[in-house]
Amino acid sequence: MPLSREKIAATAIRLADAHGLDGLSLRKIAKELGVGPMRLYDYVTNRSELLDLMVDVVYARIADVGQHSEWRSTVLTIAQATREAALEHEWFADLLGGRPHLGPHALAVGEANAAALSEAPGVRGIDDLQRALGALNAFIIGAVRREVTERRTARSTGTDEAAFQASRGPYLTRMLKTGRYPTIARLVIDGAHLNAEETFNHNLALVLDGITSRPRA
Amino acid sequence: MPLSREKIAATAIRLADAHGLDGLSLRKIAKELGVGPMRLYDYVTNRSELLDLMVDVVYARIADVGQHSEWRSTVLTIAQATREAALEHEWFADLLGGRPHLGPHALAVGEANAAALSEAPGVRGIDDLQRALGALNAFIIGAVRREVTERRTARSTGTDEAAFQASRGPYLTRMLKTGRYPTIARLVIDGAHLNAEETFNHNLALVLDGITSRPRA
DNA sequence: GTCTTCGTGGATACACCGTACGGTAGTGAC
DNA sequence: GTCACTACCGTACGGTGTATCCACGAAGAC
Repeated sequence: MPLSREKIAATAIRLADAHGLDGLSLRKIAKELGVGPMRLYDYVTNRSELLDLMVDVVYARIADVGQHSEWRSTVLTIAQATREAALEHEWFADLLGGRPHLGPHALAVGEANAAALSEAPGVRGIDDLQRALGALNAFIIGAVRREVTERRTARSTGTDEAAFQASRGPYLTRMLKTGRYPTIARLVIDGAHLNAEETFNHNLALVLDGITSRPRA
Repeated sequence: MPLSREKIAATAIRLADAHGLDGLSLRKIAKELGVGPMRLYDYVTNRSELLDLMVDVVYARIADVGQHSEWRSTVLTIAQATREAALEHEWFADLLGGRPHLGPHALAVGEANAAALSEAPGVRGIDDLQRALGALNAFIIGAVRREVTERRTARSTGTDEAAFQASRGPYLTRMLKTGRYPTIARLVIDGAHLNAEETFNHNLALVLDGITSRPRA
């Protein structure tokens, strides 16, 4: 079976899922495919172009959720699909917002979002649309990024509370004991572990409500 | 003059400002300081610990803006200072949200934000606070990241419109000509170049209004 | 059949990276 | 003087992305 961009992207995604973005190298991909490293350069000019390729494959799955008749449910569905994609492919969160996403499927997602938002009440002109899209994307990027790194540190320290206190604890508890960070201490100690998905949806609704209800600046 | 963590962090920041995070290496820092590469490991255990160090130096400058009597102006000032810091040190945006920021100054900024938000109307319990802080940080991270990568691509293609059309244009205009992305095309072609700072402040206010006005979930 | 051409696949090489390791020189204790 | 110990640093290893060069095999000309 001959090599192809699709096949390269697929195994790159598999490797990145397993070992993270740092553990991904052209040589390992080539070895996995049973070819020499330079063989990949016939299909991809750069490492970063390969990353763009991987990103767009993920966007393809996000775009699959399609658009609904209601603008709000379209936006919600796309945002949730983006979050789920990032949880499935954590390296995607590392790349999110880091370079312009101009692949065809990324553009399709952007188009669906933009078209939906343009029908939202309160979005009157093209300037409103640009701002609203910016707010939405900023929130999605930041929220997904935060959640993924939170999950990573939780996993690396161990899920249970005791292990966390033992690993990151020494430094952090010492810091909190100084009394200089009372509110943070309260959050760390008393804060319940909120459901991440619920929090995401709650704050996403907050942003959407702000977009629709905000008077023109 | 003896070596120190501060001195190492300072030259690392200088180099990162000049050549980006990818252009930053322990060897170059060491060479700049006139020492062997291994010398740095007496002060820093890791490359990533060095990055944490750099990040916290930037947070120190953000924390300097201090807290105001009004919770809202505190949050606004910190957010704007974060944005400005990221525009001055673009690598900071690359690291934002990518790892937990636990340095003393980062904690101070988090504390100031959390304390301010806890006084906001609509933030009733610790759960509300956690969510509100999450929404605020998510927006800041995403917005800053977006703006920095936008600025980077604008700079790499050349500031003026013509150069952009010439470099990224061939692919992008071809894509837009397909008619599959009408809303995006409208944004690219008709969209005015909104003032970035104004947009940031506008959307930040949107998020803060949402935090204060949203009924409990 | 023989020779030439050509394009594709792969090996090798280079510059650079983070970091482990081993030695060495200098200082203080007895 | 001798020894122990510490602070420092040069060298080396395994890895990375990528440029260059080469070998080989298939296709066509005569």
